[in-house]
Amino acid sequence: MEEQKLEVVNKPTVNDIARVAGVSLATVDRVLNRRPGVRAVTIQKVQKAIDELGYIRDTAAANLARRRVYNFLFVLPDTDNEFVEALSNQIAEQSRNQFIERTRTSIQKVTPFEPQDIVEILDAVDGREVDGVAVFGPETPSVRDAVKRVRDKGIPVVAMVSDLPSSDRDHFVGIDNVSAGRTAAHLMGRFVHQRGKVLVLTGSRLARDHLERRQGFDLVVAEDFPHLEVVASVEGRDDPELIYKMMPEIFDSYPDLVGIYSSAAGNAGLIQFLTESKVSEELVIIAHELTPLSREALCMGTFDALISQDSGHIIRSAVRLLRATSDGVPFNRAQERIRIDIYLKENLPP
Amino acid sequence: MEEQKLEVVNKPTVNDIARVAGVSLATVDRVLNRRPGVRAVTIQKVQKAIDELGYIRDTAAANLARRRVYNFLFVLPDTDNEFVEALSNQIAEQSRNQFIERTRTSIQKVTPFEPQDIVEILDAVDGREVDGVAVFGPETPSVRDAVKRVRDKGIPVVAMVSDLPSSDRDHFVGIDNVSAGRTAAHLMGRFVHQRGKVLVLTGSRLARDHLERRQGFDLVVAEDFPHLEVVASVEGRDDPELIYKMMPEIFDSYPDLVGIYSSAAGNAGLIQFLTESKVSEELVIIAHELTPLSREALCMGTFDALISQDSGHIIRSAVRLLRATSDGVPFNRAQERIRIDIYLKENLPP
DNA sequence: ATTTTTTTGAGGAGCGTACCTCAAAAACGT
DNA sequence: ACGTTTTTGAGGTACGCTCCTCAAAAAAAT
Repeated sequence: MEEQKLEVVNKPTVNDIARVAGVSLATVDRVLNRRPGVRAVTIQKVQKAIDELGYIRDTAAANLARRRVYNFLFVLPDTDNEFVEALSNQIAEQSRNQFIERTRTSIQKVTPFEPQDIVEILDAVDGREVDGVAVFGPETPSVRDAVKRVRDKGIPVVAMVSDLPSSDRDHFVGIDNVSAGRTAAHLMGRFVHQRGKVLVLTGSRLARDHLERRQGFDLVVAEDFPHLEVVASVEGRDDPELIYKMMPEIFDSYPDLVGIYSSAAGNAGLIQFLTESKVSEELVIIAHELTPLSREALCMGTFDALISQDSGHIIRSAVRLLRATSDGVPFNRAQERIRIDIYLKENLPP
Repeated sequence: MEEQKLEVVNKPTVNDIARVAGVSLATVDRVLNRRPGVRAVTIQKVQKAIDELGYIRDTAAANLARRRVYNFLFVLPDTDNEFVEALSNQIAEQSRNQFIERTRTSIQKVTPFEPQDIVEILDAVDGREVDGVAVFGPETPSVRDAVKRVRDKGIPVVAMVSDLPSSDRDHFVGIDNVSAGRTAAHLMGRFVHQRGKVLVLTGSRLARDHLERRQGFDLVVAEDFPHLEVVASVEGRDDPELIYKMMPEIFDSYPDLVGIYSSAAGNAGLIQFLTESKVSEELVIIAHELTPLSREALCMGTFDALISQDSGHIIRSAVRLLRATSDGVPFNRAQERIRIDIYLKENLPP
């Protein structure tokens, strides 16, 4: 038995800073809140005291005094896609805790794959009403510039699910999609025993996340699994009906199809086709996102594995990052890292 | 584009309760903090007002006024096991944020598989100094009773990693280990192509988590993978050296070994043996917990998959649950669910 | 050296809650 | 109806911080 105790140090307060810096509380306050009318030398004195004491502002007390409420805007594609629905629900869930978290969220839904909509909404964002924006959208030049304009107004922006690296969004909340594609490929390669062709069902060429998944998938199949051949990918536009209609032709073209990687949304169409047409049980299907539908397909054995990202985690993380950015305080990188979840029928959450 | 805005409602405060209930602030305070000297009828009046208003106590303000600091005690086995080390580091990390989170943590390390040590420590817990206890230990009758005694003192207890369901611990923070074993079996069954024997390397018969994993593993192999046969499991006592010494004999006994499920700790010994002895590349190895060592083994191809649980998530969750229990406030079940993480070399975190 | 401008200090009110004291009111026992 | 006990109310102080005002001091400009 070995004990490890912490020495109890009193938390330094604004009054301590004032005392140590030899200035008044008012001056400390001016410095802390970047109010004007303080000489550079004085600012330095205060800063020195802050550093010496290791002062950390009590955000809870500050927010109480300020009666601060964070208003965050979420921009999501307006589809009946289960994953987007899950995100919406999680955002609503956040709002339910608005009193506890001092955070109010609102959602703006935009026509999918329609950058102009996003641009309009971003340009309409008012810094007096909105303290942060989270965007799930395609990485186009116009979106990129609109994000820049929002940030120029001093409003933090995070990209969700699909990154916007060329804009200078403050953070990206989501998985590494190249890695997700690689993971899918690895599972595919190890689940499929015989040689044959593999199809990648993608969503849109505009969606960065879809492109990245495809890219990762191809790389790993090429590197590690010579028994597989990835055929030209098919764009399903996240549309179940379209996907359903396309499937027969695909199976006709590739009689030696051994696997499908459904890297985007619209799983309903795929599932419908698979259950109706009684394809080989050997066919390995790997899809994305754990939703009621994909979960059932996994349980029934229609799907073999799911690559997923936790919608609750994504939304909570987006909120925490927007709050931290808005307050200019650090955050825990590890906590905000969204994991690439792999679901088999054996490790489904209850 | 479709907008969804929230009506802005003012957060009800204690003063609102007093007004609505037609009593004084002092009385509301007495009721809220369960202070004596209030008639049952008055308590009901206040409670009614609370319900009507949907009042939620502002914990931040309350903790400020109380100058509350949460003191949590973590009881961990004293091993040089990487996973336990990761937990310790995460606990220390929590303490680093003690000013922000108003949470102070301390760690007590106990001799592994030695219930008496845990009992002593639990019995020494003082309610004036400790606001909650998190225990990672074996489920023995004496531990169970000691946990009960701690709870009888009004101190919340959570079990970490390995559950103590027979004690009435407030919560369990960790994965479903039966499910983890099932997951390992599923991967094993699908990764191994030819028929052969599979070995389960376990830790201790006392550890509930190890037992559960074994159980889940056996079930799924029996159900779904007739080409595999699970042989009698070997107890490694989480000891790398012991495991290293045992391996040659095992390989001699089972020339047709196709897979190893290392369900406990002590991976270092296994890795050392595998790299030295150049066993077949076909041999599938699935181990537990992502650590520097197991990570490297996965990258090198020595391990084929890892079943893991996020140590950061576990500690943060334990702290949040202890805090919530101690305050008597609800918590977000989904957020506190620890996932069974599957790592392949393609989805390792950066 | 005087005026003007800038910088600083002192102090107070308030955020939502806790906790304390003292007196007044209500309920109770006889 | 009396005293006694219990219950309630009024008010204050505090937590750590924000934000405001007004006056005093210091620095800069003339």
